[in-house]
Amino acid sequence: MLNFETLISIKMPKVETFNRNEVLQKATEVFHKKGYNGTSMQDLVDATALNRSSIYNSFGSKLNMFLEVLSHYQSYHNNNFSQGLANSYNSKEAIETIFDLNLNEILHDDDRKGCMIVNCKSEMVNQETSIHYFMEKNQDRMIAMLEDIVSKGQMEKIFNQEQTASQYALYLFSSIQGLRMTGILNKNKEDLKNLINTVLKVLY
Amino acid sequence: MLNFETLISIKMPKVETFNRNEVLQKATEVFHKKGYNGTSMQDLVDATALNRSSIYNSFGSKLNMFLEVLSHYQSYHNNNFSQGLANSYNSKEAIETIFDLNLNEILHDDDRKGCMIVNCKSEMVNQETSIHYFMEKNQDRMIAMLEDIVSKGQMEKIFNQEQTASQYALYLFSSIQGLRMTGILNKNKEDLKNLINTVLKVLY
DNA sequence: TCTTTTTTGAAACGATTGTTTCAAATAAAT
DNA sequence: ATTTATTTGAAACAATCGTTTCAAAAAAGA
Repeated sequence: MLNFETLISIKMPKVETFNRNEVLQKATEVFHKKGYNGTSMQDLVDATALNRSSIYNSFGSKLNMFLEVLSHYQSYHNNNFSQGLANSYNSKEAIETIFDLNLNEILHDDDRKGCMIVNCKSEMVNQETSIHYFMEKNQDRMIAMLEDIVSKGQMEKIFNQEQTASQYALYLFSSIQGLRMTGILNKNKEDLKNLINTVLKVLY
Repeated sequence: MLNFETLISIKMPKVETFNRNEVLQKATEVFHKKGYNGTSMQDLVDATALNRSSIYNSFGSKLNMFLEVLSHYQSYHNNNFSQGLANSYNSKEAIETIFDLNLNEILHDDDRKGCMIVNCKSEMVNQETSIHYFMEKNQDRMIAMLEDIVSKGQMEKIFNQEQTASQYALYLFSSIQGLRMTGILNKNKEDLKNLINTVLKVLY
């Protein structure tokens, strides 16, 4: 069988010995805890148990590694959302699931790190165009997802039509960010559940 | 006339030659733009035109200067709020004024720095106990102010009583933080005005 | 086994980090 | 004018920053 390697006869090299996902997970924990500017290369070397040269060889730079970490973190949350949404019977449950997942993260965030994406947005959007771009995509994707759910709920007459689905989506997106910021200091479950109920009341 | 100096005969020293408020203002701009960890002592020397030794002599440390900057920024906003609230006829207008002031800041925040207090909360609450303490005080004060307004509005029958004033206060506090986070990337005035209207609708 | 290509380890890079030092300059009271 | 307490300027501090270098180790095809 003909392939690229037999054609030009390339010898295959040594391959990465570490598990890339495990390394990304360790790096995520550090960046999440300390933020981008608060994290040093030494922190990453210590956390991943990788040599500096291996990190640079495999990730290019601190910023590049951070961008991969962001995507890693984001896709982890997307999977959580997708799984939660798949188990929802209707649009109302879908929205409530999204807020409940965020509430759950807040209640388990013992060291008050907050949401890494929210943190990064506030730290870096005005400093790194690559982060600016990432956050705009993130916002668009989140709002599109929310708009989709609201739209279905409005067709099912579960949600009212006093505002467009697009307007409600921005409102929900904003409310989630507010919830995450509030949840950094306030971990009272009853308070937060009530806050979520108040947020969602306008939809019904 | 007897005073402390004539009693023990102390010679008065050279006094600070710079205007402390002006220096704090310059430092605030840097910290706001770059965040705490993103700001270096050299940045502060450049921005304030003060010598390093003068900064350390007058502010003690980078963290100490930042804490003063935070208070400076906070009191500036409090004055804005107080002025806005003083011009409000009733509780409904008072709440709307608070959101309008935030909207205005967002629309004038051309370089997407966001709110410095929100930024600092997400960057440092889990790293510096002094910041943690500051933010808890800030939250308590904000929520107390909001609760006060809501409470009055409920007595005047302008706001409903489906939730307690305390619960609505937390909801409004959370919504403001969400608005500030959303406003980093979304500067569309109509979108944000509509978002605010949706937030406030639940009160009426 | 030999060759080739890449990863890895260890050391070092210049630049910058927050902070300190100390003599010189300075302002107010004597 | 002298004394005294403090600020200021310039230089330097050790430590750490993100990144680079390069020889040695290693993996896979020939």
